[in-house]
Amino acid sequence: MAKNKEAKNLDTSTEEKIIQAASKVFTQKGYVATRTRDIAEESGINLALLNYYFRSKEKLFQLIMAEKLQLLFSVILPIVNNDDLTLEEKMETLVENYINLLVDNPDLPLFVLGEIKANPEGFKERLQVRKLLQNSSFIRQLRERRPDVEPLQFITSLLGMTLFPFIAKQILFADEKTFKIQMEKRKALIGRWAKMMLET
Amino acid sequence: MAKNKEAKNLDTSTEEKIIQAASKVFTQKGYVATRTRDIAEESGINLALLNYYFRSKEKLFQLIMAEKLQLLFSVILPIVNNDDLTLEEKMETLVENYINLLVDNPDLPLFVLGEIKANPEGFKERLQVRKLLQNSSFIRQLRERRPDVEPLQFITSLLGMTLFPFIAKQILFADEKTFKIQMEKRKALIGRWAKMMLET
DNA sequence: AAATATTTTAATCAAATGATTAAAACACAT
DNA sequence: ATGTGTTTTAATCATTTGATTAAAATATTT
Repeated sequence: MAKNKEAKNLDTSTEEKIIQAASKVFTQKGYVATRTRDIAEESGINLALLNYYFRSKEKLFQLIMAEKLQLLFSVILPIVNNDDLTLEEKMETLVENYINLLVDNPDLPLFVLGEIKANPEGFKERLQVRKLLQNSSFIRQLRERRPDVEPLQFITSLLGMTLFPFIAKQILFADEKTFKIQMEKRKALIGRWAKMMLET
Repeated sequence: MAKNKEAKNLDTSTEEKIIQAASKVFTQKGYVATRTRDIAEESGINLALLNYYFRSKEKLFQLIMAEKLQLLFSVILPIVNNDDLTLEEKMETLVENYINLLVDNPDLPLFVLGEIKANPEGFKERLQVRKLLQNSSFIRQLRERRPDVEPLQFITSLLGMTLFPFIAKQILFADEKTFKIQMEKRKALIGRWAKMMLET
């Protein structure tokens, strides 16, 4: 058996190459628009290998999607319940981490939101962002600071300001380079704006 | 010829039924995920009629997309260059009109943005939102008020706060009813927040 | 009512696409 | 080197899907 020898070239193993290609093509084009042949070509391997390794397009997609959801959650989770951070620090860290993530993965928001809309049932279980936020210290802090403002409304704005430019990039920004520059500046901008929005 | 008699039942004419169905299915599922058979079924007509009336799926799609773009533009255009409106009035009207439009057409943003990303070339010509805003009185007023803030950054935030909830609805809000209630409240909220963001 | 034009349908085609299969190429232990 | 198990490929299948066609049904004109 060559089970243990897989590790030697894990980075360039066929399996890994397919995953990398699938990640790229799926996030760029979405599930339905992606043909298994696209992924095979991008991987530099034959079409049959996809089904040999991952059984089906659907299975491969589930793998990639789980990866991407994990990526998005891993930004929120460590922050919203960290009792060592003030409200301001939470907002700043959240925005900065998200923009850092999205500059490297600009297709992520439209991809994930699009797939959720295309198949809401498939995500009902996995996505309890609402429940997750519900009892967070982030929400508690928001309630204390501004008891008159619905926390979810504020969070929606914070996320909207942060994610929306990556969703509407094609429309709003001229080219990739100026976009990245603006996104760097944007970290501080959103931080300031969010604080202003909380003033009485 | 029966050319002039078409008017008698324009609302329920086959052509109109197909357009209505196409509008619904396309905006819900996007171009690639939509099958011409879906539209035919939704119209209550036979598949062959689609190609008889509209020649191809692509042509029908172009028609619907032009309609939707028009819808989105028609909110912005009359406002951003209206010299009778103050900066605050512009922002308030923009937000209110957009939320009104989106409550009735919640699929619009994700649909349009998704299709633009799927085929950027096809929109390069038609979408000069940037140029359109560039010389608007809206931008001029923003520059006067806050010369230190890039206007596009502010507009991105305004649009993000307004559009994002409709894009992330599935994730952030529990059910359709509470969502609509929150969106009504949101008009005033964004208005207030936008003004706060402009304070020095 | 007959003739003509328009609308609608059932049946079918061709291309695209996800998946399978059987055989070839390769790696590695003995 | 040989044999054994693993990896990779070319060829092929079955289904889906956009589109077409020829004929039937319906409406309109004369």
